[in-house]
Amino acid sequence: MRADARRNVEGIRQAALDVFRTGGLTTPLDEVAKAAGVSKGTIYHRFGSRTGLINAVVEELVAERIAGIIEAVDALDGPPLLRFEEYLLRTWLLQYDEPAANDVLMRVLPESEPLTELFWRACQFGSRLLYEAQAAGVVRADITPDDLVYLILERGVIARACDQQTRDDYRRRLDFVLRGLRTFRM
Amino acid sequence: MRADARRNVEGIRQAALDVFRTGGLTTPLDEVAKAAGVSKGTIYHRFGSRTGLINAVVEELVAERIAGIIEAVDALDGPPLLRFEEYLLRTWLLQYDEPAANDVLMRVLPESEPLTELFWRACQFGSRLLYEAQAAGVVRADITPDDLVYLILERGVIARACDQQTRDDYRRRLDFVLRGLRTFRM
DNA sequence: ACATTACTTGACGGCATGGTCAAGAAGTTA
DNA sequence: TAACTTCTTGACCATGCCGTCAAGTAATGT
Repeated sequence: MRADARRNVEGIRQAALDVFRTGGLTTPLDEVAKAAGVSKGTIYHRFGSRTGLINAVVEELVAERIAGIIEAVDALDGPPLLRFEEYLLRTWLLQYDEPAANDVLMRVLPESEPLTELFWRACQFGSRLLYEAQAAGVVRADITPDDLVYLILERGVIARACDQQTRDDYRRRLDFVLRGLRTFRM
Repeated sequence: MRADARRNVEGIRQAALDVFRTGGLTTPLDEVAKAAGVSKGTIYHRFGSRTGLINAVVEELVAERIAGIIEAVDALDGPPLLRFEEYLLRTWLLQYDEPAANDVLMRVLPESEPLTELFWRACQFGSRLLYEAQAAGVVRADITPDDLVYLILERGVIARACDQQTRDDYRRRLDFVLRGLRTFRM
C-alpha cells in the first residue's frame, strides 16, 4: 500500500468517526469525503461500500459505548428493578445522544455483521435483566424479550424523528414509559 | 368549467381518497394520477399543489374519523380514567389503521389550515380528558398537555416506522404506555 | 363545420442521493 | 529521471420525487 493511500485510509476513518458521530450512520458519504479532504470515489475504492466503511469504524464509534453501559449496569448491585430500569434508561439516553449508536440499535444496516452482533449483545443483556426483574415480581410478567426490543426500537424512531424536544423533556417522558413496565403497587 | 374538467376533478378526488387512505398523505402524486387515469399535470392544474388536493379531500378522508372518536368518547359515561384511556387508545389505533389520519396527527403538512384545525381539535379534547382525569387523581399529575401531544406524535412515528409489527402486538404494547400514565396503586 | 377557448399531456429541469469507472495524477523503483 | 504501478478524481449514470409549461387535444358555441 502506497504512503498516500495509507494516509487517506486513516483520514477517512477519522472523518467518518467525526461525521457519523453527529449525523448517524446514514449521513451521505460525500460529507465524509469532504471532511477527509478526498473524493467520494476514494472511499468506495478503499472501503468497498458504505457498510465497509462503517464496519471499519463501528468498534471505535459505538461498541465501547454500548459495552460501557452493559458493564456499568452489570457492576451495579441493587435490586433487579433498579438494574433493569437503569439499563433501559441509559440505553434510551444513548439513543438520544448518539445517532450512530441509535442506528445500531435500530438495525439500520441489517447486512453488517459487526452491527448485528452489537445489537444482539445489547438485547441479550436486556433480556437477562428483564428476566431477573420479572422473577422478582417487580416488572409486568407479560412483557416479552421481543417487547423489549420494540421498546428500544421505538425510542430510536422517536429520538430520530422528534428531534425538537429537549433532552430534559425526552428524559422526563422516559419515566412514564418505565412506570408502565412495573407491576402494580410500585 | 368544461364537462371533462368536472369529471376529472371528481375522478381525482376519488382517486386521492383511495390512494391517500392506504398510503398516507405523502404518497407520490403520480400514483394518484395513475389511479385517476389522468396525468400529474392535471392534478396540479386543478388543485394547485399537493396541499390543495389534500385540503380538498381531508374532510371526507380524515375529519370524520377523528370527529367520530371524539364524539364516541364524549358520549361515553364512565369514570375519567376510562374516558381518558379510551380516547388515547382509539386515537393510537386510528394512527395504526389509517396512515392519512396519522399524518394529520403528526402534522406532516403544517401549512395546511384544515389539517392544523383538525389536529388542534384532537389535542384540545385530549387535554380536557387529561385535566379531568388528573382532577380525579387517577392520572399522574406531572403530565402536561404537551406530553399528551408527544404521546400521540410518538405513536405516529412508531406506527409509520415499525410497520412489521402486527396490530395485535401494537395494541398489546399500548397497554404498557397507558399504565405508565396512571397514578400508582391502580 | 369551424373558430375559439378550455383542458390535458408528458417531457423537462431541479434536487438529493447512491454507486461506478476511464482518465489523469502521483508515489515508487531502478 | 524515466518507467511503472498505484491511487485519486469528478463527471457520469441511475433512482425517485417535485413542480412547470409549451405544445397538442378536445369540448363548446355559433
